Amino acid sequence: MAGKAFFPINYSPMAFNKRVKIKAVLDQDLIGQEITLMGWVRTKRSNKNVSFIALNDGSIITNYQVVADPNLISEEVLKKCSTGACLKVTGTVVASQGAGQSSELNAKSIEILGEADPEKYPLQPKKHSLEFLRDIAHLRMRTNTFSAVFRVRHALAFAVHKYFNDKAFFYIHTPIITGSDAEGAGEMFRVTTLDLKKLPTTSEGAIDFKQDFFEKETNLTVSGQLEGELAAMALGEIYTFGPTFRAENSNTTRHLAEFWMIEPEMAFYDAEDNQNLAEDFLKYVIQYALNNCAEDLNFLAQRALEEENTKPADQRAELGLIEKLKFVVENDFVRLTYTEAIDILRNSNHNKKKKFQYLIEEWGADLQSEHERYLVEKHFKKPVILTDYPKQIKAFYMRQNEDGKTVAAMDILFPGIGEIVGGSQREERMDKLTQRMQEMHIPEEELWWYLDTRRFGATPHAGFGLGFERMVLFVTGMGNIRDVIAFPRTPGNAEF
RNA sequence: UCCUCCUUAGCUCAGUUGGUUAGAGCACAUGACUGUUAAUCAUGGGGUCCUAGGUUCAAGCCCUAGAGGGGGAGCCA
Repeated sequence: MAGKAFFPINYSPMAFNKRVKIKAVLDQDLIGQEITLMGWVRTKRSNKNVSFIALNDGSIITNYQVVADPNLISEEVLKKCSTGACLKVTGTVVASQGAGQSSELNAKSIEILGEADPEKYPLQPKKHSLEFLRDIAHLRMRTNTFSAVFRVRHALAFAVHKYFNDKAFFYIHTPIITGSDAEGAGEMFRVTTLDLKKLPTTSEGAIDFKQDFFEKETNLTVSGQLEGELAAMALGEIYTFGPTFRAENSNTTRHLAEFWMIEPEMAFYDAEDNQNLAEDFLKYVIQYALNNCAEDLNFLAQRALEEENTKPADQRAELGLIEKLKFVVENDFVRLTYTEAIDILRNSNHNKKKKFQYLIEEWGADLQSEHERYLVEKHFKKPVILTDYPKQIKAFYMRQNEDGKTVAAMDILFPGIGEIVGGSQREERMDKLTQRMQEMHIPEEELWWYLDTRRFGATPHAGFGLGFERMVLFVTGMGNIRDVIAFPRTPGNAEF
């Protein structure tokens, strides 16, 4: 996993065009060679004799300095090399006379591919607030921060596939449009081609979905898990990685209405196997980013540090971004049961001094995020795998433990993020499963196909769901999930 | 959905006890400068003070309603 191998710019003996990526220029010694760069102007500094253009093409966070001599490049062209303009520059790579870079491009010719009127172009060579950039999400990837975030996001997505492929898991595409509304993971977005102004009705006055496209009610998926289990019952170890939709009215820094979720599902795994996989997987993906995104992570670490410094001293994080990522990779996650967690919380000084908004009194209550944060950020100061929750507060498909009170659930809690993984060993015993479905009013006839896996060749199995954007949030050190997905969908916002 | 804070130039913000012509930095334009690093220096243009209504001799500032945004909570990944 060497750093240089990850972005093999002009990797192929046959590049598809003549330009060289800036990443490739910086990775090689090209002094004396004539090359063509294409990219966008970040800043231009001029005097009577020379202009310096900082060019960025997105291949790497670093800008490359183009030196333009007004005797060679016309005043008209130089004037159009304003912030945001797109240029094709041909010239010779030379050792730089300036201090900020080892080489630079002496421009022989500059072609303006696309102008950017400096009076109207919203991005300026200065700091912008993340909130302002969110309003111009179509342009924000041209900034250092967002280009770094999206390069890291790519690396993490690639690492997910690499991890599972190397472990011989199969990538399954579960449906985006689902005909079952019994998955119970949240409010759903309806999919229909019916005319909303003239809804057909049945003789009883209900909407007649027989006339809809699929001849039944359909929604966007809230989870691929149930279908994933079907695949695991044939292929053994599988994973999904796809878009997921929740129509919850959630307005937080860690919820999206459209997000990407990774859901491995493994036949023959028990709860502990599941935990071992999840921990190893998280560490691998983070290590992959550390190995392959050093420049971007260093930039993001600096950005995060500056943001930390605006906070009061007692609220600042102890570790910088890189240190935090290394810490997670190098240390075992803490594993404890819900019951043990309740004991720790109940006996904590924090609880005794009534500093929790919701005081811990008895076994069975769901943990509030203040409790999860206390365990992860104050008590253990490392990622925590919480297991064996009361069955009342967990989903119907989780395997019932022998105590009759708990299920083989696991949540992985990360500092600053909260729940990043939710999973469980699944209930493979038909009688136990249908009993829970009845208790929780899940209609068995809707899930006949799911129950068939328990009728035919059932086996212990387990899996989990990982919110991809929460992972990106953690690795990039960004504070708001809307800033780690290109075009966030949240209540009241589906622009772009 | 609830709690809370915010909305003044392109951006980030200041604006005193309600008082005359609303300010700064950056950005932008023009000029200066023999190699700059978010260059520097000088000059200049730029305002629906979120919207609607109200109180007042007088509202950026006070009151009511609404819109948009931030943070926290719930739901969860």
